[in-house]
Amino acid sequence: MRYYRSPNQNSIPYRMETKTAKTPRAMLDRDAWIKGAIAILAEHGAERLRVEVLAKRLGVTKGSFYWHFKDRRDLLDAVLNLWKEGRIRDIRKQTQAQPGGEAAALLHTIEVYASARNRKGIAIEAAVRDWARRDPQAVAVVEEVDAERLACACRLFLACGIKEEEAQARSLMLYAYVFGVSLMRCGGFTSNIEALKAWIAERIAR
Amino acid sequence: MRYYRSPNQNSIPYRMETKTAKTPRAMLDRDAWIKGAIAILAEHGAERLRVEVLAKRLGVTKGSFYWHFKDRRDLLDAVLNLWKEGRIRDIRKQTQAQPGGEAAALLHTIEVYASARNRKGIAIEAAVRDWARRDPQAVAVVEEVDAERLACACRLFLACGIKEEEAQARSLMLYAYVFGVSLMRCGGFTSNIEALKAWIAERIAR
DNA sequence: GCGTTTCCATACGCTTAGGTATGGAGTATG
DNA sequence: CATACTCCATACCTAAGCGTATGGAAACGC
Repeated sequence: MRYYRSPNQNSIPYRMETKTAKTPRAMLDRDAWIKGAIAILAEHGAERLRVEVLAKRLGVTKGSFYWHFKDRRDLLDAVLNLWKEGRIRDIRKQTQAQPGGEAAALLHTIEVYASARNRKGIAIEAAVRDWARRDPQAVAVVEEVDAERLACACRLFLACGIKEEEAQARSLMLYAYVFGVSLMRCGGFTSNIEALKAWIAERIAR
Repeated sequence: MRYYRSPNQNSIPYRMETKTAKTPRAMLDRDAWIKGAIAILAEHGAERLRVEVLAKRLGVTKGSFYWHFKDRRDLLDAVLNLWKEGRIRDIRKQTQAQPGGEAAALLHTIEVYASARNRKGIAIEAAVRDWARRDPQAVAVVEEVDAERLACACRLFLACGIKEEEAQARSLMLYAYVFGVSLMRCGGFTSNIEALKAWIAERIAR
């Protein structure tokens, strides 16, 4: 009989409190495993997120893994939940706008999600969406995140004085565009790709 | 020393010409393997496209596979090439427009690519794009296909009297939207999703 | 007819990976 | 100091999957 942390009780470091950080042992907690898993998810996708590979990356063996997690599925669910909560928290922060600044907030949202800067975030996003094509749990999480994002964008459009149905349509167009552009390989299409994206952002937001 | 068909010499059925089709043997050629591979690609993605699974699906063993293909990579490249040629042929056909019918052709293109009808095509598209996140060969193929599609759409916009830069921007917006919407899970967002998509298509095309 | 070619089956070795069992070193607690 | 608990290593089993070697049956060429 083995033990593993339930998803509820989160990591409570109980050691290394009175002593100096000699760290003779790895002292990995659940969150460390999940963060490492998300890194692999971004680089190689959910399909190649393997516990032995992850363990090697963290400098331990899978004997440790199965102390913290019931099985691989337990890790995957934890990854999905952490991602979901992070994305919902993020979109709510991004779409907080002063009265009158809603249009600017919309442009900023497009900028953040479509920018080439946010490479890792986009990679995770793409990996999760691909994951959702086969995994019901991932589908549920993506649906929740999409619903929240659409609602947030819709609120901004409504605050701009756009009426309900057009606000919904524009919100859908916004996210579809943003996710789509992150998948496209338009290198060589034109030299001033950034100017094109700015034009598109204007057309979507206003 | 074994032999396998080079990618150049394509399947030339040399048997079953004078006799009736008793087909005591499977008689698989390269194309049959590739088509089966694309079916698996659509269902499970490139990562889970395995030769033994494919062989079982085709009712043979992998002994057959390694007669037709050098290795798994040989199959993957063949899949990419077949997909590329099909997509380029398709987009050229879709964007052939009578003079004056260019706007209609654009709407039709959006309809075809964003419609929920074309489920398998969209699944393959998504799988290849996800594949391209890790495989250089897939990147090259996706870039070629995207370039051709962008060029085709751009031609239509130019024929509508839109000037160069805006035509490029609209083409990019068109495909980014179309691919993005296929990834989104907007069930439950609104009841009249089709009306929203029609509104968006209008705003992109005109 | 008979050897050759074509296409596939079978068997094998190798590697990766999930999951379990068990032990063991380090730490807290009485 | 003795015990229990925490965290991880090691060893093991099983299955999937790639690639190879080899044989065998059917069709072809002559």
